[in-house]
Amino acid sequence: MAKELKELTPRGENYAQWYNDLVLKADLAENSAVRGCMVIKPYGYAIWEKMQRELDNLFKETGHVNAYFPLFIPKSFLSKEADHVEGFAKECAVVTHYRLKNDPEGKGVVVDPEARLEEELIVRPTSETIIWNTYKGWIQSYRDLPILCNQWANVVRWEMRTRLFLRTAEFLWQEGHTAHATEAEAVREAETMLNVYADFAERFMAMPVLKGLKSPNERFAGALETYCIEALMQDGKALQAGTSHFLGQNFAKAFDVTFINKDNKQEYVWASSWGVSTRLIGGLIMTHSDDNGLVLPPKLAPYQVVIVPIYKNQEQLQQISEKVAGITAALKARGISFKYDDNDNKKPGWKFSEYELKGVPVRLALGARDLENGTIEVARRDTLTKESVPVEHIDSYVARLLDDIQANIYKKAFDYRTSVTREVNSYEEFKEEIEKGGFLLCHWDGTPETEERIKNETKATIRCIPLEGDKTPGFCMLTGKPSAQRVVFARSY
RNA sequence: CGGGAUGUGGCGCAGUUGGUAGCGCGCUACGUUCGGGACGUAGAGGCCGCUGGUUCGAGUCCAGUCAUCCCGACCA
Repeated sequence: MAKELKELTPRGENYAQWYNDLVLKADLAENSAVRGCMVIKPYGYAIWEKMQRELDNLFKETGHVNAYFPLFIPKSFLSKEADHVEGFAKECAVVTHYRLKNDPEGKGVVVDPEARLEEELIVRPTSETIIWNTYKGWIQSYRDLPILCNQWANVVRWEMRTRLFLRTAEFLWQEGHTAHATEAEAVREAETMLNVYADFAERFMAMPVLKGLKSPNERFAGALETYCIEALMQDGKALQAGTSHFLGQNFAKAFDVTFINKDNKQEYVWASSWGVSTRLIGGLIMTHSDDNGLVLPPKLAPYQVVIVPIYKNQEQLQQISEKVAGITAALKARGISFKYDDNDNKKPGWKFSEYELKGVPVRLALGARDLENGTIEVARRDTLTKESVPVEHIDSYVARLLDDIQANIYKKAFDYRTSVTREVNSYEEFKEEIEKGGFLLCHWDGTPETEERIKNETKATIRCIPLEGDKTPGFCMLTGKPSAQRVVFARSY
């Protein structure tokens, strides 16, 4: 049998290998000829498009508009905000020339040394600087505020080690950049977007997340406060799934962006920024998928239903296709996306395995036997169960089933997270428990030094200071100093 | 940038003490199949990463070089 071919490394054997196998074999993405950069294949990109559509709706509903800013940023811009440049300088791609010429020595082309740029350009690792340089021209008065822009773009961060979707040198994301008249409004914006991200993660990705604040060590370069959503992967490691930042007046000051307030006084503008990236696809994979392949939430699956005809000859296929036409019309009327795979080159068994690997939530199989009995076989990906049901009203049956799958995989992920989230009170215990993975709720004295020491000794970091839940004060598990509340420790991606 | 490994048909690999390259999958054609990755028959496809050396002869030995992957330090 050819079965071994697309077999995945089991999760229990090697989680990282399983993940890699899955991305490749489910046809989501592959490594490209460019080191650290991936090719997102059509099936993977379809998931991204679904994410984009839903997120974009949520952004629009909260009053944002889309715009586009340049890929290139003058090098001098980056250095205007001290923390920002320090955070990003080490991983910037730099454009130094604008022309090639034929190699005078013979083969190929070489950079034309005559064509050196007067000011070098960096490829954006994020766009705060170019955007605040631009906003300067847009803002004079409080009447010009707020500005609530988002852009869908690619960015480049020259990473040493990359992993498909989770960390690549170039990645796709959205970055919102807002400008406000007051501090409170900018903070509120950062919080609003955090809630949008959490809502998206839970409702669409079926991925439970913790909402929290980053510790100073983990804060975005240039931010006064970074909010985040943290998810927990099946191997017990945390994944930062989205961040929003309260930037204070740092960028306004760096780019001299001021406005006249209602009292006719000159004031610096308050800012926020927020983003999620194609990394979410990595999170999606590692939250739900199993040893048989991808498990996709119905709300983000490129197609929610696949229909496989089972036939012995063309007449049978003809009959089945006619029946399927009725089914697909009904599905379409309900807004359910589907694929009817009547490809004659592959056998049903092959298709079953293939769509399982690709995580299609619901599979319908229809054969001659079903035509006789008025039935259809329904298989659900999340539980790997199948049953034969009456073919009439299959559309409403499927609609319910999709909701059920969406809820079920969320619950499964939520229960898993609950089962590996626990309170730890001593550092001794912590060092033991961290090896098992999961979220550890611990008291911390609030100092970067303590966090740093824990990180060096255990590789665990503070994933977030939760906004919700238990706020009881206590004493730091390491130093015994007072702690305002428990924070979340984990090893992370 | 340190530590480890690997480069051989599209993919995954084998290749003995050096003797002129093989297997599985995939691909093409035809036939039989078709309710969980079908089978048969016949085909196509390879400067063995690159450069130099040793040798009558190198996928194999030596040197260099390039690339990729894994493990660490940095990060969404």
